Amino acid sequence: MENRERILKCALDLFYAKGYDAVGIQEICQMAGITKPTLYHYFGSKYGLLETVLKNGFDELFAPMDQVPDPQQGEDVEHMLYEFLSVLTDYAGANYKAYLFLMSLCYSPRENETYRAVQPYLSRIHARAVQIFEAASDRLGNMNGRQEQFAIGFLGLINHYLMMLGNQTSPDEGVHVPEDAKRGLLHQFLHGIYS
Amino acid sequence: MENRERILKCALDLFYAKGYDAVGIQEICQMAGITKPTLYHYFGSKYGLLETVLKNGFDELFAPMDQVPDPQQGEDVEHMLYEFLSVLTDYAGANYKAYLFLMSLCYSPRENETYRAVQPYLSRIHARAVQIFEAASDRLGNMNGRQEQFAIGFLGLINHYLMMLGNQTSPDEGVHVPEDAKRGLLHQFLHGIYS
DNA sequence: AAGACAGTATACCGAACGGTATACTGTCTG
DNA sequence: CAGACAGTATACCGTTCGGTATACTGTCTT
Repeated sequence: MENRERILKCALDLFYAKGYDAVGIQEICQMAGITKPTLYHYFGSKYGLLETVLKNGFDELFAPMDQVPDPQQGEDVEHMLYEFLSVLTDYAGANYKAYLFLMSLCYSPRENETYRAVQPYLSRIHARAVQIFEAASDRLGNMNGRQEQFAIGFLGLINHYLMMLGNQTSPDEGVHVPEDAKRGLLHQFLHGIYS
Repeated sequence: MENRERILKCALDLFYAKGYDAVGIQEICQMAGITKPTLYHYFGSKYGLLETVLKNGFDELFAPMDQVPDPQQGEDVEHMLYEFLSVLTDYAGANYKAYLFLMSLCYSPRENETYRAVQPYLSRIHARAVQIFEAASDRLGNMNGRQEQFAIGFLGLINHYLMMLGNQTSPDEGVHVPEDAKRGLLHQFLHGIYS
């Protein structure tokens, strides 16, 4: 593996394991087996490295996410939500560390520079969820702002589940979310806890 | 306000706003208008300060939380869940920064020392939620491990909602969660999104 | 062969980090 | 009044931080 890619991989591993602020440039260089000028040659700054790590981890999520068709033309709402959930979980399974690193920053302090870097990705996922619920308002009743709460509940359930998976298995190899788990999550979200 | 209390307040404000790792001791001292030896006199280390901030913020939560009676003796499950939700939201409203600081660390890296400090509080809240669902298993059907997922979904919904509140209002004054908002959250959790 | 240029290392920068040795206050107790 | 002791400040410690000036490689183009 070339230096640039190795730096990115080590940076993600360390950011995921210890958090952005707690990781020093030196530490990343040591793990990657290179020296600081090499890192700065490629990424310019620690913040630039963070941006590239995120870009590297997430750009491929948005294409399939935006392809999930809006449930506007009388299509099945539940099917659309399943598609959306499936895109997220499949992607998170394949890029587990990047996804959990992003999610861990969901509630993190707004004034932290980490949040600034992560905010575009978070809001894009969130906005897509809101959009889907909005488009389904004819079948779910007038939303009146509830689409926000639905989006939050939906993403919250998914992200909580994904985090739980990490407690059981090592995140180094990819994580797989089986189909019946996806259906179970969707069912809980749609119909609550009374079976 | 005495120095000790002022240090604790400033530390919480800064940890909440920027994150533990991103805040320097110097910065806390400056905001509190004291010098480092004073801080170290009271708290011994930066980590000790963090522990005290958390202890200061959370010890009063557990007493009312544990008083919520288990829904074992045929009592109303929904009522018990409402009590639990109410204890959490009332407390979080009164200690908003501390609660959001804790929640922001829910998904944070396990190897980070911040997580070590926060973990006891997190798992105690989580365990209480699991306990409640377990005790209600005669009315919700055999749990078979679903109590874990219910607890996560329940706390996730509450915490997401609380975080949203912070985006709208300044967290400096306390936050109030009105009763109908509590009932709305519980309803969504119990019955899903089909009104 | 000559130059350009991306990539890499040695060695270094000032600043900030967490933490402390020492000494000076005040107040309270004997 | 004498001593103890919590509380506070000045000044400092070694280490690490993010970042860089400089020079040396290799490879590729002309």
